[in-house]
Amino acid sequence: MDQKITIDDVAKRAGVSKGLVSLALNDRPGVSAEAKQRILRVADELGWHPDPAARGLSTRRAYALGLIVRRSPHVIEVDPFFAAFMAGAEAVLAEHGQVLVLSVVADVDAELQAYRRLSAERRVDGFFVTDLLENDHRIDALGDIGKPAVVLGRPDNTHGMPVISRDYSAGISQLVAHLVDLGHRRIAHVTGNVAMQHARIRLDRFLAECDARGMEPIVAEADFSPEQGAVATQALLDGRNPPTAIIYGNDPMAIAGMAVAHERGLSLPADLSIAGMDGSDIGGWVYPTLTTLDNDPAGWGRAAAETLVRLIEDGAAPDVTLPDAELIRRASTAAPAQPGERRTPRGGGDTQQHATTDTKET
Amino acid sequence: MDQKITIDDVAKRAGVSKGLVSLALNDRPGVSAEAKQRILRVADELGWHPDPAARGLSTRRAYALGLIVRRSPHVIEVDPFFAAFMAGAEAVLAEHGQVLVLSVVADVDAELQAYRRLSAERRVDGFFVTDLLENDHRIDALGDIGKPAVVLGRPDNTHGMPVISRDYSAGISQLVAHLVDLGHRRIAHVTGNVAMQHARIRLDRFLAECDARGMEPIVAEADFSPEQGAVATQALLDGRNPPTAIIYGNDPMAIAGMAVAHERGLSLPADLSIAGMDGSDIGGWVYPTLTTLDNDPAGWGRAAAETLVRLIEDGAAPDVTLPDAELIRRASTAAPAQPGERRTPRGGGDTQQHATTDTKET
DNA sequence: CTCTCACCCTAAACCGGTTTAGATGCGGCG
DNA sequence: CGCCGCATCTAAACCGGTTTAGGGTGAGAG
Repeated sequence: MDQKITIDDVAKRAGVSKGLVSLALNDRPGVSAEAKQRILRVADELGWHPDPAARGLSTRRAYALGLIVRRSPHVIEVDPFFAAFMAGAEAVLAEHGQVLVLSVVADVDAELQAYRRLSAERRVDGFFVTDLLENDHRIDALGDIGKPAVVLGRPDNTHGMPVISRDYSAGISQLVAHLVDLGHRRIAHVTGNVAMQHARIRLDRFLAECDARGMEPIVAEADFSPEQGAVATQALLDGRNPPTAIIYGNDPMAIAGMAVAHERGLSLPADLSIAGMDGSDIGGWVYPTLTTLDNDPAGWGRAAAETLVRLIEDGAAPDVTLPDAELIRRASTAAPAQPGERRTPRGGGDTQQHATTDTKET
Repeated sequence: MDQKITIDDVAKRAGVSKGLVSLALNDRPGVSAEAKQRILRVADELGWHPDPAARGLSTRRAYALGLIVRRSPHVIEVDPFFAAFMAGAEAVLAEHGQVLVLSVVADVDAELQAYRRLSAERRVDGFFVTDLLENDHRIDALGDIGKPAVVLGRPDNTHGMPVISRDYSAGISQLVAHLVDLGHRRIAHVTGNVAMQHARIRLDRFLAECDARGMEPIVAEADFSPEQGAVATQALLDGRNPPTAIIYGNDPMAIAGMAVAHERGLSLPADLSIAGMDGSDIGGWVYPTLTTLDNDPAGWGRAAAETLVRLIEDGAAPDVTLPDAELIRRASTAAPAQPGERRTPRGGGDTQQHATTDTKET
């Protein structure tokens, strides 16, 4: 019941000093093979795990890593990224005897405060930095704080922090090409919060793709929330000469956009093609199933955790580039209806078109 | 940069012994008002926070609380509960100088292992126990482990643990009544994973409501994932004499169910009424907007955290009952089409029907 | 004028590990 | 045979707090 075995118990039982137990446990030199084996066996028999707090007192480590999630209450419920990211990261940390400390805050000020608190109290040995902003001063602040950190995104200024990144350009390029191939010329983009770097990068890439094809880009600014996605969609469809296809900065906005279109009596995808990004599972289970760019939040988590652990243990770790984003073609994109032509609604009980049979561009 | 102020620095600067600083900080008796004030002022000037690891070594506390989330990779991305729950809990913990340690596991065995690890390593002072199962042996295991814990749900066997619960009966009753008032007599329920207690409770209540009205209940078993929600919907609609309304155990399944119905060319809600549960934000932004039962994951988090903190500090804490679940009427439920009558699809660009104007039953 | 007692404070032990200085034993070399 | 060096191990200091035994001091009681 009460966990009271300490290093002294192990030392006594193995007939050695506690110092030697410590050396054996951390396989340091100066321990005979025989003694080491005996010590480890006894430790195992007693089910002894060193207390990280006591350990940390000497080593000045917390054996914990911090993730601070900054989300407004409105967006967090709907965000498909974090739960899976944490699952991926935590699995790696557990292998290394580390633990994940989580904080959820509403804005950047609270976030910086949380970094400082966790750091000043020596609660964590390092941080995951997510949701990179344009000119993100969190990076500098973390540089001052002096804790190891890995950054998700492509910061301008890394203070030597390892960077985990993923190229969305190819995916966006594929997506625009896909729509153009279908015959679309008036393609709109509903952005995420453009203060956030990945929203900005996606927008820039969209503009470049349009430019390369001589198309006039149509842009509506939103913030990744379904609500703003719906508002932006209304605005686009109310404009004179509305787009025939809309690309959204994430899937929840795209789903909200589809609802707006449906509500206006539009038939999807005949009257309007819709695509998302950061493909979440749910996109495969809406009607019509959502064309999107894939994402692998658990993969981000694993890569980030492995990098951070290595950074802390070895003092350095290389950057990681995740596999490029890829287009997932589903049913929400199709050739635009020609004036006068009226597509019939899709029917039939065929689940084959669902997520199980997504087609990825290769 | 390097955080090196310790209790000794404070003691020296305040001209007292470090023992006295400790007493002052934890307002224990035996410190003169004058000394106490001086010590606290100096501590503040120096920006000193006691190191929780050093503290915990004496007090045998971790100043951290554990949340272990058990979700299959398929469900986790889509789960609207946890992110908001954690946000609510963590906000409370921060006020109390505690921290949230998170673990994500795939099954019950891994979950028990995680409890044991976090407990044996003295990483946390207590646990949040969520996703209660029928005859949940985690409760007994936690009783053996002997750490404080709060339970979300209504366990049979609490080992004296405080319980946070919420009554869904009233909400389900309202929901069934709502559908019956609209004229439905063939109402189906797509369950969540019935090994989980809340799925079972909802099912039981649904059956009771049908029974009370002399209606033959229709039930399809699923597991809270959109995929299973879609499969169950197919099965129901393929049955002879299909239901005119379907109530799903959560919103993601309901959304998947709507997609299946749309794909079959049904017009919603005229040809089929659909309702969810555990209302998430996204339900207000699909087409048609989803009638559901409300939920307040952040409220669960706050209540659970306050209770757990109190349990640890005072040795006991009362159970908490959250406000009853309430029906959120939106556009996905309506009177069933009479044979021969054909509803026209809804049209027009009226966003007024969106989440901003949900009507709650009072 | 002592004795007692409350009050305020200090010194030191303690929590459970890590780390280092130094003790011990042993074989090899001069 | 004496000395050295290496491998192995022990003892003790240390990390940064908490807790407790006990030392001074001043006021009130006898």
